[in-house]
Amino acid sequence: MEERIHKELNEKQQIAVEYTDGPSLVIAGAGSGKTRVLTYKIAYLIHKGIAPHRILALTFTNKAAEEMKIRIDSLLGYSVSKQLWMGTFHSVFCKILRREAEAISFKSDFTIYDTTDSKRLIKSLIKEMNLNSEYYKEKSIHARISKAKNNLLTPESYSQNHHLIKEDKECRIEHFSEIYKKYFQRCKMSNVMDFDDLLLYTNILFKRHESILESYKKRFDFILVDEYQDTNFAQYLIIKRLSETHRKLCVVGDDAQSIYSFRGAQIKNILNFKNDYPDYKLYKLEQNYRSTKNIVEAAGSVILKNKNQIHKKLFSENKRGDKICIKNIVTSSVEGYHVAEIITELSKTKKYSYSDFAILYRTNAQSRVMEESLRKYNIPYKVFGGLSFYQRKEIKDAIAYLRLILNNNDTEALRRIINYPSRKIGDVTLGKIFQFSANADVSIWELIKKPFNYNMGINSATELKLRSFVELISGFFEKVSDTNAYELAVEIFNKTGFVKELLSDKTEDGKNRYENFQEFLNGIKEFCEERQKDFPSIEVTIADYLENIALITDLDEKTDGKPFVSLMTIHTAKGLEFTNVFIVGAEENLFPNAMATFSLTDLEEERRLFYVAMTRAKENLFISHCDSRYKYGNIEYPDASRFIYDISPEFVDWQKNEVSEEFNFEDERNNYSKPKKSFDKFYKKKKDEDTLFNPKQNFIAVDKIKNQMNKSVDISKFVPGVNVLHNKFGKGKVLSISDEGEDSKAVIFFNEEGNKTILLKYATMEII
DNA sequence: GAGCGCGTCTTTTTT
DNA sequence: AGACGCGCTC
Repeated sequence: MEERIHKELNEKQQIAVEYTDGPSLVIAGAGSGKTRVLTYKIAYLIHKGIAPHRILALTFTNKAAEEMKIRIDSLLGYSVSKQLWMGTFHSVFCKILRREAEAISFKSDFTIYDTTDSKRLIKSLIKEMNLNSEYYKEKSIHARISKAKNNLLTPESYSQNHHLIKEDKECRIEHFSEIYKKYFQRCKMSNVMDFDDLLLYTNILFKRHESILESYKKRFDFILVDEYQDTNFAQYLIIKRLSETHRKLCVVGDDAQSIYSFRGAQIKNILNFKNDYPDYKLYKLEQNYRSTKNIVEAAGSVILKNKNQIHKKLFSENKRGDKICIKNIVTSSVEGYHVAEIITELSKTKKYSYSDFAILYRTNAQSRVMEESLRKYNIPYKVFGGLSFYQRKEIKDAIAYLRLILNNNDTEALRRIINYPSRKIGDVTLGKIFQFSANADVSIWELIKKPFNYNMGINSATELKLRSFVELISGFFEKVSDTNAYELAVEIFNKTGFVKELLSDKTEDGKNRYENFQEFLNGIKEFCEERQKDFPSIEVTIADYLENIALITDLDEKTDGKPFVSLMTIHTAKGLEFTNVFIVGAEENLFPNAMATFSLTDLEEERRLFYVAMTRAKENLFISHCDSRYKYGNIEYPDASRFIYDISPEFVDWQKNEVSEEFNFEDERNNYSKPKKSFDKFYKKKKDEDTLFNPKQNFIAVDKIKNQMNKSVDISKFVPGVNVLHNKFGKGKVLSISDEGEDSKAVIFFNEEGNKTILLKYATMEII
């Protein structure tokens, strides 16, 4: 093994791999062999005599975990790799929570709410509590709950935090704390956890049960963490606790690739590593093996514009390579054709396979245009992420059956399918039951099991329907723990009328749904067969299956051998590499996203995202931006992204748009190469009230609400004569106002742009 | 209680 | 543009 390490790793990588005596931080630049170091380190640890099942390796995404598994397989063989405790934070701690469920008064067969389920529950709580839905939006409430959990604030500690309570009042969501409390109780009552609970309860478990923490501290001899810059407070604390005795910990990350702060990731975890582990060893991997010199240096010139970063110099010893091609295109639909043309061209002339290409975009919505043109050019492609397979209605419904059978208190699952297919149990009846359950603190399942025991105002015919539904579901209870998941699933979907219902829809969409369902069944079958191989003597149950899929976001690549072009968001592309990469839609307000242009912090994250996008490319990088793009039904004329002007010009080949020859690109470039005048002012507005554990970090939800409130206040203040500062057009003076309320428009004279008519409700401007 | 049609609202990224 | 929700009608 040592020989292999010396042969296959560079010097810096070797040193990082071979230090196993204490805590270490590996700052690994893009393409510098981060996964390689991690996998070899695991191999090395095992070689040094540590048992594989005593190594804990945590990743951020399923894909990363999968990738590591494959590499370790090839290094050490499956018999070794399968013993490792390796997976995403969520999956590993889910496993632990199931074992220890009792200690936090859960049952080990708890089911997991995805975001949709959570929001549904929140929505019904808002309704139940009779709160004004104008201020209480399930989306922002959910975001706020999530953030509280990620910062380890239980409803109790939240309600005692005066600052947060005050903040809620200011945002007119003074009942937030109550919603949170109820949400928390309901989840517990339903024996369900949401994504954030998996981390929160792990912390609660470790905090309240010394002996359990002790046992897990002893269980793991070495802990490795991938993408450390993406960890949130909850994750950080878990790692800290588990490693506090032996301190055998190796975290790997790159602050330049931190792109998940929106969900609570804190770069400061990586920056503060030295505080927690003063005797740590720091290793920097700065040689990029992935990309050409040109790409590495160009990306470096972009990230240099960020103020907040750990300094490092990424370099490449690969060939210089071609310049980055930046193209200006007329419309967003033409953009797709350009990409398709280049792919066709290059795969012919340079013999690239389709799998050598990736199209990366900022938002999932952009995939549609790309797909259209790829189809027209007969280019095989695959869209990653987006509406995941498991989020489709038919699949969620199917899963809901399984969930309900496993955990009959899973209220959101019940809500989904109690009347699908139709059992003549409608909203009226359900409303009564849910109301009663909330008031009397009796579980839904209990209520529908014995409706006649409770005075809910439900007539006897309906009671019968409820009870027959309960009987239908209960019929599977006894089989569920010892019947093969696939066999039982087939039985369930037949007996409940689910299959029949799907088949009765003869429309194209309906057929599609049925096919998806069949694919879902195949998935279960495959899962059973796979699992059976590992544990031949144990029956694979529905519980096993659900546990597996609850935390999986997209369907595993169906590699039927045929190469395809990959389409995905940049977030999804993190950690991947492609020979040829297209970054499409490099436009202001799209990339950087409109939501992120108000603060320096957000903007720098967008820039890091751009950096991540660029560094996915091995040989060729194409960036395009359009003069016009449809956005929510309206045509817009975006400026080119400021990020393309962050790239040092010597690395770029600017291509004119051949469709509009007269377009003077240089002029455009001069216009936008400097930040907007009003820009500085805007990011200074960045909120820095302190919240929770992290004073610098704020609640997205609150910001949003505050923004909205500022806006609505402002509208009335726009009267002729006032001076304004517009996000885009700079300084100006209001000349006149027409229409009222929502439609209120202002004619404004801008110093730079002349007269403009602006719909106030959309205007991003303030009075000065 | 279900189906249809209109209106609204969204518009970031994901475990 | 498109999904989704709400409310109206049968």
